[in-house]
Amino acid sequence: MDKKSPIQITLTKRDDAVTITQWVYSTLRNAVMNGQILPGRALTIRELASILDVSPMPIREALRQLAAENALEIQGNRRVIVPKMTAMKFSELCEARINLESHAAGRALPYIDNDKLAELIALDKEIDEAQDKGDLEQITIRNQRFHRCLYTANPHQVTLPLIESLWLQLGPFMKLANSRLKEHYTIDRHNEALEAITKKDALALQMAIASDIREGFAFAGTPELLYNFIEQAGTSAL
Amino acid sequence: MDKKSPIQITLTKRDDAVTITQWVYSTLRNAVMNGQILPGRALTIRELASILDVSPMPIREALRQLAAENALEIQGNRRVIVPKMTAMKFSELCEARINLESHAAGRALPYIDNDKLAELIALDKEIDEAQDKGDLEQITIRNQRFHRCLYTANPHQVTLPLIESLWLQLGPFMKLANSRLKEHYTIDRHNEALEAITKKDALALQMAIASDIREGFAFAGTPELLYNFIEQAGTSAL
DNA sequence: ATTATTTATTTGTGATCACATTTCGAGTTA
DNA sequence: TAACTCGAAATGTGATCACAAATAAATAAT
Repeated sequence: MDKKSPIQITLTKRDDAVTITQWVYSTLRNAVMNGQILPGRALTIRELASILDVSPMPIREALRQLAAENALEIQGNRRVIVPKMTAMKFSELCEARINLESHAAGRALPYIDNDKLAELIALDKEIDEAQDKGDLEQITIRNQRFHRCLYTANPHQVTLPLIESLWLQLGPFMKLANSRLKEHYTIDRHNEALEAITKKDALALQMAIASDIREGFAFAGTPELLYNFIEQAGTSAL
Repeated sequence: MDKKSPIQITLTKRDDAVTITQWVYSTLRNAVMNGQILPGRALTIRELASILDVSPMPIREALRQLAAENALEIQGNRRVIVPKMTAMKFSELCEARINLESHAAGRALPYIDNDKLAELIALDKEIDEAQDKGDLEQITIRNQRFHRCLYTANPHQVTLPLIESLWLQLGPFMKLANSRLKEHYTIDRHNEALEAITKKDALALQMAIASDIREGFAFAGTPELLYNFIEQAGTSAL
């Protein structure tokens, strides 16, 4: 009755104010970002329905949405899997992130007022606190929160959904990047970004964001290192 | 029994090799890109099911996928609508296109071999033919085909889905851009791009693509013009 | 006439079922 | 031992139904 490999998905309490489909969606989304599902492992609707203890219906909808966001891949066989990562794809994802997020930051800058700046500073402080505690989970969450907060200063938002799609595809590597951050980071790029914002210096802000992203993945600088990390993310749940 | 405004969706023969959901998806997708559905008009599952003469199930799945691609918007009320366009959002979408597609072009360049180049030249020729005939439908389709062909030279594709999402959100404006193209275009940016490719000049290629996109929307250069076009796209089906 | 309140209708969500296609495994053959 | 065949189990797709929430319509109240 068992499948190839058991799937261990972190379950959270289901808020009644939220539809089952939405709950399933965020549950599966988290599972993907935490690397809890092996790339290539076939995901069947009924199995997931059993694991999450819901009917197949919400699973179907959530899977289709995640596939549309490129977090999952629907194969010709109609099988759904977590896409396999390759060194080249990883590289493309990083470069796309740098390009898109720099752009989004530049476009957000004119809309950042004092309140927004204060919010960003507060979030950065929270990151540092998580950094000190070594709480990898929180570092990752708050880091994304910082970036999201920056980009959403622009009220005419079109890039954030695209950026989130890239984050999803990077999946467990987003976490890995932060786990190695302490060892490598010498310059606090977030501080650089905040300074650029106060100076209303778009170019400096974009450079800071670009460096922030690039240095996050610096551990994967060499193909050998990257290969190891892809293996690591593929076999264990970090 | 009638709703506020009748929805006129172009129906195509359904290929049996394709699932109903896929057929519904592309049908609705085309309807959105052709501006056949008024922004703000509530789309109900049962109504669409009746129009397309299928059961509600494939509609549900297609709507969710289109929403995930930002072609449709799910409101808090659980109502699905075509998002309304604003001048600022339009501007953001254009800038995002320029940024992302320039990036994609640059990333594709190293992978373009002679065969690919020949393919691009052939596609460009087809565009010119459609241009001569004044076939707006084909101009738009072939234009997108040209861009898609260019970007997909890169086998490690991550940007194309994001770009297609932007195209979808631009919707009828993609067509409008081409309808005005003949009047304005003095320089053939596609030729510039092809030359840059032969010279393996990444920067020149990116500039050509950026100009191609920017000049396509040049008609919307002034806020007044843009406002007119937003109105036009919102009320009539071009 | 206009707002509030109740009633009726419509709609999305989720469950369950049927069916064609695919996948998997046992058994067979070379 | 390896490749193939064929039947059994599992799977995705799509249809139908029930129900609660939301919308629209109708009635009452100011």
